[in-house]
Amino acid sequence: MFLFHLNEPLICALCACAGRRNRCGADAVLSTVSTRSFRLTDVRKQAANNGQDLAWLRKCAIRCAGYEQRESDKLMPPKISDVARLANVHPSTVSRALDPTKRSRISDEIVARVTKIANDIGYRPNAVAASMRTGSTRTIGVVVHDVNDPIYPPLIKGLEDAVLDTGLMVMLGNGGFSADRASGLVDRMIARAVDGIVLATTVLDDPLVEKCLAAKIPTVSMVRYPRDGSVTSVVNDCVSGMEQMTQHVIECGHQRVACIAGPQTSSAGHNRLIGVRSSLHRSGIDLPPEFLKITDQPRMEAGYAATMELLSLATPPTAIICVNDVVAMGAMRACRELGVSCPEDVSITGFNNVAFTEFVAPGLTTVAVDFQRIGDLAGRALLSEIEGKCPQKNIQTVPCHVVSRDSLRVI
Amino acid sequence: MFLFHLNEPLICALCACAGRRNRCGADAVLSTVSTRSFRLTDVRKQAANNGQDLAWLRKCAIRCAGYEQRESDKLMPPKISDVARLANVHPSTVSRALDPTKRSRISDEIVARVTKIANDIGYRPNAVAASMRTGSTRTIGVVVHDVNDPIYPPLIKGLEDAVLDTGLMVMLGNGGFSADRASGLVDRMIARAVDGIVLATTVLDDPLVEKCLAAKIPTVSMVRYPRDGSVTSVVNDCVSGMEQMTQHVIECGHQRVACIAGPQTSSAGHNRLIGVRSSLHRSGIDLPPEFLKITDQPRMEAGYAATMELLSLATPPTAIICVNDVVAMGAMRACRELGVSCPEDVSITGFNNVAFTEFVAPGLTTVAVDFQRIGDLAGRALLSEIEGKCPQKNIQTVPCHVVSRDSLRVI
DNA sequence: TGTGGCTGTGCAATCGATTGCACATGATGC
DNA sequence: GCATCATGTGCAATCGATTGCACAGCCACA
Repeated sequence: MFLFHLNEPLICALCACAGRRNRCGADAVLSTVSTRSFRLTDVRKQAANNGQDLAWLRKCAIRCAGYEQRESDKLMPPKISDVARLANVHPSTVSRALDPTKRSRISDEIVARVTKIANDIGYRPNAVAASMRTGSTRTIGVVVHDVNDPIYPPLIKGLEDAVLDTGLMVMLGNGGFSADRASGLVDRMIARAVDGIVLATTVLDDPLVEKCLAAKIPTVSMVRYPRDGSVTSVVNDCVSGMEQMTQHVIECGHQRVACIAGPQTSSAGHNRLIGVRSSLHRSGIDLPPEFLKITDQPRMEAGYAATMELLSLATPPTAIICVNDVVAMGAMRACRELGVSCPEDVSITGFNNVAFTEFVAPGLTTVAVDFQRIGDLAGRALLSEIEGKCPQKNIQTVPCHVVSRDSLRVI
Repeated sequence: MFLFHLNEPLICALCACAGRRNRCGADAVLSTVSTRSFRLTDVRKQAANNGQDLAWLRKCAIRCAGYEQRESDKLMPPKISDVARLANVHPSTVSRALDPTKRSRISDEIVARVTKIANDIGYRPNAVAASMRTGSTRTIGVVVHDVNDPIYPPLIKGLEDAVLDTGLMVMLGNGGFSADRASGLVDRMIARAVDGIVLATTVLDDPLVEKCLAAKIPTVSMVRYPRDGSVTSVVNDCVSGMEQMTQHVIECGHQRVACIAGPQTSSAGHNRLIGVRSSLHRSGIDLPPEFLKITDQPRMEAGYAATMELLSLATPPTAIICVNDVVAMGAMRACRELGVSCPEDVSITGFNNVAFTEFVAPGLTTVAVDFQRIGDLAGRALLSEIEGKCPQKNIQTVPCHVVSRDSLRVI
């Protein structure tokens, strides 16, 4: 009777929920079903009027909503108090017995008993609850532009390997060259209380760095650093790498040297251009404006577009120094489309020596950077920040060197 | 006086800690300093005997241990009760006002006031605490072999893009071809109460799948599936892809066709070999044992080693069908070292069409797989599992097709 | 035989947000 | 003017592990 009166499906939903553990009651139902609103009190009252109780209501709900209590509802994972009860000790004793660093305070007999029972019933400490109390999630956040950029996988792997033994997990976010998206990712990481953050998207003046710092989260930057050095950074030596490369190009006899540079807002893009400029300048070679292409997002398309322009100049360059390998690939594609031969007609160089550059045709002359090692060092740096022994914010530089292949020829 | 008696540095550490918030007390000190053990009670007692209190002890500690209270200790991030106090409402009201799905139950005026104050003081809900209550961390775990394998980045990116709008974050783990490491990663993910897990390392009989299922965590497999179909899987059509490729090789006139296959414990490795076999069989071409190399870890070194063996046969194959592109790269390297020309002397094909295969020399003929899409579909599948509307465990197949380049030639 | 230190364990508070439920007040219908 | 119903807010329990502190019992040394 009153079932119809009170909107049948609603009651069903409510009762079904009531049968579950710690889930939606009136509030939740109200927010999902907006047609009608009521209180559990009211339902109870009416049920009582009819001489029925909630159990009856629930049975009815199961029937009419086709709801069956799910297995996951009845079988919750064992918790520390379960172990404690079975081992006939206090939960705190279980906690200590299972923590290797505190085990010594507990008698061997109890440690053995607790360990056995924990294993037997498959007890796994709930890390969320532990984080709640300890304030540490044993998780770090890593922000990159896009894992598809081949420099990131070795960085990520190096990082994970460095922190794995300490029990840390890696939360990954792809900022996708969008400051907003990256910022949102960092917000979520902070909300999730990560123990530290590694930024691989840092620009010279980076609001994200400030955000992490403001949240008092240990932060490390890799591959790029902020202008103010406010966080420890692990980078490769871009100036030196590009100087070596440019020097090499010059030694190969090139005089008309173009450069497809990266965004000048990032230390890497900035320093690489500095390297090119300083080497050219030292050799008295000019870098005319039409030979300098600055890209915002140093990706393949950018390399392609810039090269199309460079090669259509009245006197095109004989060598194009690209800010990275991916841009160089784009440059090669442009050459191919224009029927310009590399390296016969134009030499192209890259930077980073990402995977498979040795297999491209012609083999790409580039600058080898040990990203795995940078990731590893960044991981270690973050670990010491997390442990509170932050010696000093600094910039660690990993050297890099030219790898000669075929895309650069002697003229 | 008693300071010396009780071991000075110990007291210092203790007192310093006592000045901090919710951190190490006697227990913690005891576990780190094993030389001597004592109780705070005792210290208090002695301090009282000396007519001193803890505050004095602490001052002394700061002096002698050089400990200064850290900023992070005094300035904790604002919490919901801070907002509530400032807005002069109950924390529960703040919680509801800030939750868009429940905002409707709160008066506009309070929503506005609470929102403003929350913004002003930079309140960010503590996701860990929320997880504690709701049981959901809004985080999913992803397990791959190694991000450096170029098939994984697009999978990961596709996945992240698919779930990003729902507020989920991605926790990444590199199993590194080690069952133990992968298992440990999954354990940690489960302990951290991820809302779901995506496995990209699935083998036909996979204990990891069972582990996830046993933990009652929504699980999806991508690129590979378990034999029993116990989890929804999103894969590319390996049988068909390899059939197409093999057919193509045959149509190019090859009769002596070798195959470097992947591990037969994975559905991908297994099905690709099936594809090769079925196509060869249909054309009446034999696959003699010496032409079939099965690798455990289908990586570059494996492709290299297998090819060295194949090419040193008395009558070597004219075409080598590789289980994937990376193996094919290894095969090409072997050719180069042996002075065997590809494709003049031997044709090589890959699978996956990973980034940059078009740039290698010779351009790799391979099978294009849309990994980004697979990642996307896996993400969507996981979302519906998480939302509880799991229609049916199934295998979603994404088609793939041959991409002809230069590494396969007509003979 | 006390005094003091050490060992092993229990008690209970705590982390911070969420939410089931109650309830006061205002609105509406008969 | 009396039932109902709707609205908006507060109260307090809860999630599960950790840990500061207390304390009982034991041992050793004086």
